Amino acid sequence: MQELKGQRVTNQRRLLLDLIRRVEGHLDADELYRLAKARDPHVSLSTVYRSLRLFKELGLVEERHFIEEHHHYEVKGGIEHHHVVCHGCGKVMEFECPFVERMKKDASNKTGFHILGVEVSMEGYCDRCQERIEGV
Amino acid sequence: MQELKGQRVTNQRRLLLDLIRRVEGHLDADELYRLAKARDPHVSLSTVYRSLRLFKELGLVEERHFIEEHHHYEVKGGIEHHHVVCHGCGKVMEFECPFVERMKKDASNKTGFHILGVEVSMEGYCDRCQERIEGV
DNA sequence: AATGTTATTGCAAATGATTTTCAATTGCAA
DNA sequence: TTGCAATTGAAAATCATTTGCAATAACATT
Ligand SMILES: [Mn+2]
Ligand SMILES: [Mn+2]
Ligand SMILES: [Zn+2]
Ligand SMILES: [Zn+2]
Repeated sequence: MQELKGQRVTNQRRLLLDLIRRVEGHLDADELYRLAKARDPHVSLSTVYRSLRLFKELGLVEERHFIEEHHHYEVKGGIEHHHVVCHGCGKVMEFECPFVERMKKDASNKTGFHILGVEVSMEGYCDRCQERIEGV
Repeated sequence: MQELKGQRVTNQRRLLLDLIRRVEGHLDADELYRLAKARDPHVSLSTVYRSLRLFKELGLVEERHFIEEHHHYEVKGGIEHHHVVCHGCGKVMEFECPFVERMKKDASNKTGFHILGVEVSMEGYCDRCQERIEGV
């Protein structure tokens, strides 16, 4: 965990980053808190939030805003991808989007912005919920 | 305001919807509350929230989730568009995105989802902030 | 126009997510 | 070791939004 440069490498940070890296999916603060507490019963929710913010600032994790109010987190560094969320069951699926570069250029031309990040979020119904509702 | 069908057409609803329609931009609940109170001092913040939810359910307004925690609202019905937000000054610009249809199909094929909505959000620096920071 | 039924309102209190405060603890450089 | 700043846990604070409830207003029906 040499990525923590300047900051101290503490037990709770090591544990939390480790969990985020091992657990695949999109954890929220509370899920991470519960997982961490299972291994070290005295981690606190404040520390979870503080660590998530730190990891985000250091570029180690990405914060996702799905439909729910609270945030979800996942490791950063893999292939850039985007998300679809199911309105029926909440399922989240990832996909790669071959249009982002073109979109970026296009939007940059149109707005004059220097664009750093693009996020594509879609919503709809997953295969299972489609047939359950029979044709939405 | 015949769009309110079944529900009652009240003074505060008329006023609020009117304001959202007149004021261009992306209002948040508090801004709308202040504007409304200027015209009718006894509208309440609860009613603003309740009305926003109603308008959203009726498809009269769209809720936007920019960088800040709280939501912003704008009239629905014009041309579908997307947003860039400036990290320097918070400025929001709109643009039309010619790729959404293709993206939708592509993501639908890849995930099996029946996709209803696509939202593209970008972040970066506006022209003004670019030169202020001289090359980010 | 007067009435009765209900949806809607304002206010205050409740909620949920996240942040902050502060005293005690811990990592780590010297 | 020692010293000290960074970090922690616990509780309180904050921020956005929602809810409970009694009073009020909309509007269909006399
Ligand atoms: Mn993901
Ligand atoms: Mn807009
Ligand atoms: Zn589903
Ligand atoms: Zn700017």
